[in-house]
Amino acid sequence: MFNTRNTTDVQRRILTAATDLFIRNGFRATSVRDIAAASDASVAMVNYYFRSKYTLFEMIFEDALDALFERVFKSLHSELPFFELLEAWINSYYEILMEYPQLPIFILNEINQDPKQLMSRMMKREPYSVYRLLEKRINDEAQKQLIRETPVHDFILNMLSLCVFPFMFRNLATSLTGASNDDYNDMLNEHKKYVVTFIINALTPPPKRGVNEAAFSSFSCEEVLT
Amino acid sequence: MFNTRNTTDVQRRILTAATDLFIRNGFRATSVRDIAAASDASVAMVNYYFRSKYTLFEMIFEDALDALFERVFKSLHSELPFFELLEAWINSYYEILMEYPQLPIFILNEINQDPKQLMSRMMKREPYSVYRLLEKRINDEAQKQLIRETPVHDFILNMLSLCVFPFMFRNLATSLTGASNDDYNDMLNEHKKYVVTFIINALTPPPKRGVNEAAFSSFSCEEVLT
DNA sequence: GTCTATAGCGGGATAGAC
DNA sequence: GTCTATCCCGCTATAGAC
Repeated sequence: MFNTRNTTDVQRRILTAATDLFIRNGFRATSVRDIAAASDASVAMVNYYFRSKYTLFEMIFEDALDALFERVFKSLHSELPFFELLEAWINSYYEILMEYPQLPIFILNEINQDPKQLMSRMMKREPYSVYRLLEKRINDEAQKQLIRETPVHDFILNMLSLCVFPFMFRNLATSLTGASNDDYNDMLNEHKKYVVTFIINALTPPPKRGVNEAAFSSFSCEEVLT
Repeated sequence: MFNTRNTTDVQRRILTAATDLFIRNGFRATSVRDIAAASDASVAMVNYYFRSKYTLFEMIFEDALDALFERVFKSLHSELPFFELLEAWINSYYEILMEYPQLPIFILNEINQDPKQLMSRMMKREPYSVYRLLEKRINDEAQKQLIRETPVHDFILNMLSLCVFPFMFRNLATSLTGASNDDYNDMLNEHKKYVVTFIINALTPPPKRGVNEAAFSSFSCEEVLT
């Protein structure tokens, strides 16, 4: 996650400890004293290497956004068939969020508390370019009647909801059911499969007379029109 | 939201100001000084009427949970046909969350920071009774082949995701697009309709030879089998 | 009831010795 | 580079005057 050349051991320890604490507990709930204790350094050392608590936070937030955007964008730029693209997209969310489970709630929180400061960091990643890419794919598929007519931003919001929310829900669910984190991970891996079929079922158009059978071949309606 | 008999005017002002601040900014990010300033009272007054910051918070958190659970549970106990029940369920989320948009992120945050303390407050509402109710409805519908085979808790998690996440996403979306809160509310009201059809499309089974046509009458596949 | 004043703590940051 | 000591601030809570 970080460039580790030319950094002392202490600096690296502070960075990894701070990453863990900031992402788990957020900016306000993490103290420099916590970071110092967790990295086996002193408060003075944290400020020596990273001018202030906030500049340290900025580096970490930036890298967290990088990790998230890079992986998701890569999956969206593939040339796969549409339903496989969707599956790759979902997989990329699940992969990155399995690695940093607190990332969504962390990002939403920090944006709630400091919208202007952090928004420019989002925009640098040019989210609109990937939006237009998706828009084109979706409209093409709909025009070929391979999927239903689909409002693009509503659909994207649904994808985000279905992929991201289960990770935000983790602490509530494990507390309610008494499940362990590993239990919840197992559950999530099963849930992912249902999310994929759920989305494909929602998009797949109802079969009509005279339409090309191939459009409905793999996911539903196999016995219709035969 | 609150019982206002036998409370002085100051007490009421403190309570409403604190509700607003706690739900918008969370427990830690809200200071007693903020509450005093916003309610035109003094710090000492806040502690005079509500023994401590935390007991004040507890009252407010409790009432927020009440507002959320009561309305959602009521919609789930209706005898409506299944797809209409789903729509009523979705509507109840949107109604309560239009009223308290920050509630989800507030609840998830506080549970992240103090799981044990606050979990008993969730359990008092007996979420399992409503889970079993839904389980029965879903399995009945599936057995009558009115919907696909549906894993209950995966489906409930999808419902939660699709209803709750858009509200958590508000600040990020409005900051990114420059939209106002009213714009976003308009968008949400449109989005709600798509969520309803999305879910119904995902559940509706593919038509099969020899099956009762009525099952597929209203939402898709109208021209099939005719 | 309501206020002012303050106790007491934990936070971020830094000075200065080594 | 690293540490200890300390400054100064904002916080919660309460004491005590009115």
